[in-house]
Amino acid sequence: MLTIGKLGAAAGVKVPTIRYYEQIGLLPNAERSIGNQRLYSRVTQDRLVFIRHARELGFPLGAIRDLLGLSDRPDQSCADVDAIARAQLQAVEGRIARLLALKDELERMVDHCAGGIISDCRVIEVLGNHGHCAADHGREMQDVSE
Amino acid sequence: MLTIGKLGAAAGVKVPTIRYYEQIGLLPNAERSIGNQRLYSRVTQDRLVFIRHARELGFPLGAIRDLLGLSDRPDQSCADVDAIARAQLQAVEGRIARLLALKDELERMVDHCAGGIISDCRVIEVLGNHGHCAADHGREMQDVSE
DNA sequence: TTAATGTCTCTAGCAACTATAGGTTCAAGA
DNA sequence: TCTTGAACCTATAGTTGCTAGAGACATTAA
Repeated sequence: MLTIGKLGAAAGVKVPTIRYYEQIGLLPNAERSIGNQRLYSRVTQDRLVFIRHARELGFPLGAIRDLLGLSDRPDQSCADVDAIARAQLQAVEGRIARLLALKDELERMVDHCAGGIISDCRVIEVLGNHGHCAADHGREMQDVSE
Repeated sequence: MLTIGKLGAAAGVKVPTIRYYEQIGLLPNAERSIGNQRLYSRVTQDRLVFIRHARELGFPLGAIRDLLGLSDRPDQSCADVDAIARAQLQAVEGRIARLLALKDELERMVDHCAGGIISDCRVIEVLGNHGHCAADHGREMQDVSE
């Protein structure tokens, strides 16, 4: 059995994060030592590595919760698993597309800066006037998170 | 003078967001009508459009605050403005690179799913075992936000 | 005049943690 | 055995950039 610190080191997850995962039910309530410290088995370590890895791939915790639930039913079809992964792939592709548009706009802004004074600054001007933009990145304030 | 609703419609920003910007000092405290409703001038409208536009380009509010401060000193060098814009460009480029790596990993996962049952599921297996991954996306839990 | 819409303040909630405070337990060295 | 220092405990609040809700007041159109 591992203490929370050892588990964190082994799984590559910070200690407060482990407690947070327990709090929101992503990890089961840990067993406790006589002195009330959390103790973890190898099973929980595997689960935590799974979570970390999914987080690294950008899956939100809700999706990870679903994936963990599905992985506990090994005899079922993996269609649901597949759907979650595909949704995540789509989300990532969408964010990439949007960020590429932002990058273009930012590059154009920065490239046009002549290094003068602010009243002539292209960056400030572009920010104040959407008409200068090539793409209409800004119809909605869309989320590009993650 | 515009009411908050008209200003929001004109600038493309939701009403609670405007009040939020005032609360955190990004917009000045608005003038009030006799009935205590906020009233806005064209100057504030321009400022709000500037903010919205910068947000669309992914600038964090702190950077926008700095940009607004700089734009109020039109005789100074635009080096600081340039630096903020370049930092934002770099941040966006970093996020794109990272998301492209995630996309590759997700594609590989999804492509290997044979559509069977969960115990054979490639997606679940990859998530549980980092050794399957091509890139080491996961040394640190780096932020990919925005 | 009345009804509908718009506005006001205040508080709480979202994701996914991170940080802090103040206290307890454990492991190792003297 | 004692002591020191690290690791652990709980609970709360903070982060970013908003969004949603409650309950009350203001304005406008019919």
